[in-house]
Parts: sequence; C-alpha cells; structure tokens
Amino acid sequence: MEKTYNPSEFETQIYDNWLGKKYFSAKIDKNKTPFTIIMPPPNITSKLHMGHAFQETIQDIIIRRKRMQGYSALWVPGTDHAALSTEYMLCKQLEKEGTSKEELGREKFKVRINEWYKQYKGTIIEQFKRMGYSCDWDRLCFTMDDINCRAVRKVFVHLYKKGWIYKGKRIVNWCPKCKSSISDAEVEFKDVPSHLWHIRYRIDGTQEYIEVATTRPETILGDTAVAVNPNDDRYRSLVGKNVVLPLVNKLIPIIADEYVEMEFGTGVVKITPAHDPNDFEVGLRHNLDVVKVIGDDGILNENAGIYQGLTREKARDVIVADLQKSGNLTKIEDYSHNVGHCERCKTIIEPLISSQWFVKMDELAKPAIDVVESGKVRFMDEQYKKTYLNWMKNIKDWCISRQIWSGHDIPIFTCSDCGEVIVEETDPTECPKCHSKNVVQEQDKLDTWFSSALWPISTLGFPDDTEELKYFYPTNVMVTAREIINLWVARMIFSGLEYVGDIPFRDIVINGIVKDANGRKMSKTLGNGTDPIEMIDKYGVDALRFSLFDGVAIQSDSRFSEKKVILTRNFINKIWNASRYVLMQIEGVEIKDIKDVNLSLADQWILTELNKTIDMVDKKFEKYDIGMAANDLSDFFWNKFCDWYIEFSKCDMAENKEASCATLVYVLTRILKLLHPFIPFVTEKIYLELPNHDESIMISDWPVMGENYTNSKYVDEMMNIIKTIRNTRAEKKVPDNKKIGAEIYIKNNAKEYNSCIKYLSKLALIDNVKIVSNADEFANNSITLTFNDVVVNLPLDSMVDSKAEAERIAKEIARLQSEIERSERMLNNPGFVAKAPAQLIEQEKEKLQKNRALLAELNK
RNA sequence: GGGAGUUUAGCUCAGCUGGGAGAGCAUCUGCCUUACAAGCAGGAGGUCAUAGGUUCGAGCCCUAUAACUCCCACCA
Repeated sequence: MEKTYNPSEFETQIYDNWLGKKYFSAKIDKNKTPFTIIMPPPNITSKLHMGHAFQETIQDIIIRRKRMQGYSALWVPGTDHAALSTEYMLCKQLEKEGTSKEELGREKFKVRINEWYKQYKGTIIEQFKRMGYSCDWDRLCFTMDDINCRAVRKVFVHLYKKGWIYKGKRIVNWCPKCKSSISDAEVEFKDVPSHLWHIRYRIDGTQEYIEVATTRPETILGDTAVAVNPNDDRYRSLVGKNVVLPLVNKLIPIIADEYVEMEFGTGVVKITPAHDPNDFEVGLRHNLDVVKVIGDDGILNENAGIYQGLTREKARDVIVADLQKSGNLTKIEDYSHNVGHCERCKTIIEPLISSQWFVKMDELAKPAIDVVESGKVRFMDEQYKKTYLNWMKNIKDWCISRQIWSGHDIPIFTCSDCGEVIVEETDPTECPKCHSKNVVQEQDKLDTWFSSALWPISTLGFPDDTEELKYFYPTNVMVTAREIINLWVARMIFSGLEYVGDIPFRDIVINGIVKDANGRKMSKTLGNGTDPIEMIDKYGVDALRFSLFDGVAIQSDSRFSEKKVILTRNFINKIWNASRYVLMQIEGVEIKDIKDVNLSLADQWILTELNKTIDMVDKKFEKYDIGMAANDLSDFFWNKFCDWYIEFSKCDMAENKEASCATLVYVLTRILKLLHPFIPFVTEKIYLELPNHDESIMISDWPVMGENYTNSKYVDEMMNIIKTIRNTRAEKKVPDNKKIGAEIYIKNNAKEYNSCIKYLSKLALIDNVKIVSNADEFANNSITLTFNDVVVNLPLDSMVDSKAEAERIAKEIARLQSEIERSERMLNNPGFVAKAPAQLIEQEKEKLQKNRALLAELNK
C-alpha cells in the first residue's frame, strides 16, 4: 500500500469493478429476505447538490449494510420529469432562442421537451455514481417511461370509473399578460405599498351603514356578500340582513364566517368569490353567487356594467372616485401588503375562477389514516406523524389538472358532437355513442405528483403483476424531505393501498437539510452552496460522505463546511496509516483464527470493545440513527483501536506475535466492514490487502458480536493508571522526550497486572519498572499514586517541590472527601433509600467503601 | 393564522425509561515516541435560555415567559 492516502487513485477503478461484477443488482431469491428502498427521484434537470449527497447517501448506507447482512437488497434509482420546472426552464431557453412555446405549438414543443429530457438524463446519474451509490442501475426509471404512462393511465381510469374524478371550480393564479394560469411556485410575493379603502354599505331598510375595509375596491362589482365574525358582538344582530351594494345597488346578505378576523380593519369583509381564493371558499360554505367581473385579459367584462372595458388599474381609480362622489368612501388608509406577481413578466396575478379536474379524497384518505395510526407505517420521527395525520384528516380534494404543455396527459376524451365523455385505457378512435370521429382530448396535463404517487409501485412493474412487486413490495424504508410529506409521502400511501392493496413502505425517515457553515439554507440565489463534486475532487468521496454523517443527527438540520471535510479526510488518513501498520506487522506471518492463539490481555480488551461497538452500531442502525453510529465507529477506531490497542500491540508483538497479528487482522477487518457503508472505497481498498479476504468487502458478511472477556477490566484499570501517570508527568512538567522510572506495588491480581506492566513503558514513558513486594519499600520524596489494586511510586523527587506535592495530595483528599460526603448524603436520605432502585443503592454503597479505603491510604 | 422544532463549553452539536454534565473544533502546554505532524500526550473552559412546579433526586417530566428556526395556509 502506498505511504500516503490518495483517494483519486483508486475510487473510480473500484466503482467500475463493482459495476462490472454486478454487485448492485438485486435478484429475486426465495432463500433471502428482500430489503427494498426506492429512491426519491431527483428532478431530471437537476445537478448534484449537498442535499442529494446527504439524502441519497443515507439510503446507500442503509442498503449496503443490509446487503452485507444477507438480504436481497434492492435500491431502485430514478429521475422525475418535474413537468412544471422543466417546462419553465425550457421556456426560458426558448426565449433566448427568440421563440416561445406558443410559437412552436404543442407538437413541436413536445419534441423539444423530449430532447431536453434526453439531454439531461445522464448528468445527475453520473454524479450519483461518483458518490459511490450502489443502486441497481439496470432498473433505472424515469417518471415519463412507458411503464409509468401505463400506470398513470390505469390508475386514472380506475379512479374515474369509481366516480372519484370530477370536474370542479377552483381559483387559479392567472397572469393576464401571459394569458396563462401559473403555479403557486411561480408566484412571487412582494410587499406593495397600497391603501385600505373603507367603504360603507347601507343596511337594507335602514339608514344605517356597515363599513368594510378593502385593498381591492374594483372588485366591489363582484361582491355577493359581506362577512363578519360570528363572535363579533358589534355585528351579531346584523347577520342575516342585507346591505345595498354601492354603485351596483344590488342587495347582498350579511353572513357570519370564522374566516373574518375581528381585529383587522373594520371587522367586516366584502366577499368576492370570483376573485379571491379565500372568498371563494367562503362562497362555497354559504352558497353564494360567483360573479366574475374581470376577464382573462385583466379587463372588466360585461358584468361590470358601465365599467366594462376598463383595465383593472383604471377601474380602481374610477370606482374609488365614484365611491367618493356618492359619499360611500369613508376613509383611505396607507397599507402595504403582499401581492402575488408573475415570476416571468412581473404582472400582478389575478385570481380567477376556472374549471379543473379533481380527485375525491375522502374514501382514499381513510385507509391511509389507519395504517399510520396503527403503526403499520411508521414515521421514525413522531412529530411528522402529526403533520401527516393533520393533513389527511382535513384533506381537501386534490386538484390534478395543470395548465402546462408537458407531463402526463389527462386521458379524458370528449365527443365534440354529442358531448360524450370517454375515459378508457386505450385512446378512442370514435365516440362510442354517436360514432363521431370528432373526439378531442383534454389539453391540460396532470399534476406531476400524480405519477410520483405511483413511484413505489411503478418502479416495481405496476400496472403489470410482476414478480418484483410480489417479492420486493412493500418496500422497507422511504427516506425523504420534510416539505413533501403531504405532497408526496401521503399520496404514495393511499396510492399503494388503493392500487395494489398494501402499504408502499414500512418506515419513513425524514431527513434534515444541509445548511452552510453559517447555518443558512444553501441556495442558488444566495450562491452559498458547495459543489459536492469539488469536495470529491479535493478530498475524495469517502471524506465527503463521512463528513456529512459523523456525529450528525440525520433528522435535524446540519451544517456543512469544507473544514469538516478536511477533518474527516484526516480521519480516513488515520485509517490508512493504521492499516499500513497492521500490514507491516503481519508481513510473513501466518494469520490464525483468534480462537487458536494465546490472546494477551490487550487482545482480549480490544475484542471486548469491538463487541460493544458492534452492539451499539447495530442498535443505532435499527433506529436509522446512522449519524450516531458513524460517531461510535470513528470513536472506536481512533480512540480505542489506534490510541490504545495498536500501542499495546507494539508491546505484545515481541512476546506473542501470533496472537497480536491475529487480533489486529481480526479487529481491523471487522471495523472496516462496519465502516464500509459510510466510506465504501477506502474500506474496499484496504480490505483487499488483508489476508483471508472475500472477493469484495461489499459482499462480505456484516460483523456479529464475538466472545466477551472479563479480563479486559484489568486493561481498563491499566489505562486508568497510565492516564494518571501521564497526567502527573505533565503536571510536573516532565517533557515527553524524557523517560522516568517507577516502582510498583501490586496489592491484588498479581498475575494479571504483571502481564500488563510492559504497557507502561510505551504508553506512560516509563523505563526501569521496579516491582516491590511492599509499599514500605518505596523510595522517599516521591509521588505515590494509589489505585484499587496497584500503587505506583514515581521517583520524581528531584523535580518535586514538596509544597506542590503536598497541595496535590490535599486536593486529592478533598476530592475524595466530597465524593464520600455525596454518597453519605444520598444513603442517609430516607427518601432515596426507600424509593431508589436497589441496584443504584448498592452501587452507591460500593463507591463509598472504595473511596473510604483510598482516603485512608492517602492519609497514612 | 394553524402546526412543529430549537435554546447545553468561545463555535458546531451529542446526551437512553429522570440517578454524578460529554465529543469534535478552536485555545493553551509539552512532544518529529520508525503507522500517521493530515500526528501523539496533557490542561483550561458550562447557573444545561428564564421563572415556577412535580420528585428522595430534573439537562431530561409539567406550566408560563423570551429569543430564534422550519413547514402548511396566506390576510380583506
């Protein structure tokens, strides 16, 4: 192995080898238990960012471990067509070319979209490979694949025939300039200084008035009610009466609705169902008329009476003036509020009522609520169970039509002659009723989430009844983001239940987001993102991967910094060098099984520590607490294996090379395996250098706990002694390049401690250890360190200032006394003795005894 | 407006069903000890946001307050 760790020399080659050997491909194997993860498909046009690197690596870590545990582990990759944003990007491109989708027409636009998909298809997938992801690439899916189109079609027809798809009215964001409805995501909200116009409406049959406050006086022509809060004492008696709509002189009712806030404005709201989403909802609840006064072009229409033909802006001025003239305008307040603008042309959005397709949700939601409430589908983070159930229980029907040109077609055909609506799995050639050939398809496209909802089943072959579906479904875990719990996770759950009769996944892991070093969200506009590829080029994939997890709670947000990657690279470098040490030691040595050698105490100790680590890591993995598992592993490797065991082994090597080498190889092999899911490349590289290795670490067995050794406790105590000596040396300012002697009196367990004494020279920088048979034989003017079984005397007399030494001992006595006091306080507390667990009381008594003994000795 | 989260060392964060406050970084001190200076050893540093409560015992449970953050719905 080369002396320095240089990841770029082997990462690509290792990955290509894995690909060539088909290690990633999962087979239907009746002798194995399946374990399945379906990747949340990234937008096909996206480039790898830290968010992907984090979320996808979580899945890779989980799937790699399961594969090693002997599961038939399948990770299905894929990409999403993300119609809306893809179309938006292409439109921008067309704009640059001096054309537009309207100019191209639907057919040519579709061709361009397909080209666009093809052009981008490779990018993010290639980047995922660079990350080392062990997806079954032969199963790569795309949400516009033929199979997905068939799945969408089948499901749509299924829902339609059940009567769960219907046409309804809905308020959409309409851009009067683009003459198109736009999605919520394309609406930019900006604070605009404006006014609150206070307008009085006369109460019918009286000369009294009720006053409303509005930011849109021009929509007064479309008012069909005024509303107050039902709990508002000021207006309670007026509910049910009518008011006269100014300028129009029409009677409209006063209604009561919770939507109205008493504190805002006058506590009275004019209701214009045709031009405000909230008012529309109110209108539905109260069965109000919908009067559309502004047309698609932003110009007032025939319902506007004398104002017809005016633009929205002009109409506002004229109407305000007219209201003033008639004395109904009582006040104008300055007021600045959020107004939606078209992202493209910056025109103010006009909420307009339009016809849309909906999916009825009540029946679909019920079983989806059950499976989460019963725990059949588990949110690993309880808080999101609430988010989900809240949404599901108050679910509104799902608007699935989008006024865009790309994405899945809506398979609704209407006969132009007789109006018959045809929804079948194949396109009709004529109207089945009147045999007319004039059958036209719905031009709107489907909401992208409609196909996304089918992702866990379509990736496994739905609508066909495949072996894959039978074997790999339901999948095991879905790893995804917080903001799409309702948009996506919820819809996959009811879809799985409705279309294939089972949940899509058992566990849901909602991961946090990776923020920049200052805690800000990484974003394109801020320009504070770090390109993962750049980090890979500089420090290697493994360093990037591990830096995202070591010590990170994956469900909460974390911060990324290049510094952290460097520190992680240093850790991997440590692995590299420790492995070199092992390889150097074992050269020419036949490596035996640890059961066939005479293990030293240190060997027994590290094997016991390894067991503890395996146990902790497994437990954390089962909770998907992989960041903490990573932390246990780096802690074990660096702080136990390198800092202690390797140093111990240097002392053992001379006497019992066979056992030391066997243990080194045993432990290193296992720790590499445990680390492999996190840092696949360097672990493979080193693993293949070790004796008795399998073909590849990624298909080797996941480590299980072995025998624990009670003797390891003597090593723990020895470590305690070593630390205390080091400590004392530092206190006495003995530099590390100076060795000192020591006298040792062993009170108990002589055999065990005798075999550990040798570790002192290497780890506590001691030479000339003298074993004495009695503490009285210690030289005078020395520092005496007292332990439970051992007393150590350091001949530091020449350097010891006796006053300081007296202070040190006094400090130690004080510490012991306070410990003793604490124990006594607890044990003398009747409440504690009566109520605390017996084990704890026993523990406390033992401590007290031990400390008393130590104190007695020091006082001598 | 609805829902959720966070607050622990200078910084970033762990901390289990309540039982003596932890890590990494930064900082200070001493070491080139032949696996590793991308390293080794040691030290200093905390009223666990605030105020109450429950308990023999609270960083952890309950109530209130403050600051910050996120998600959903968006205001006449």
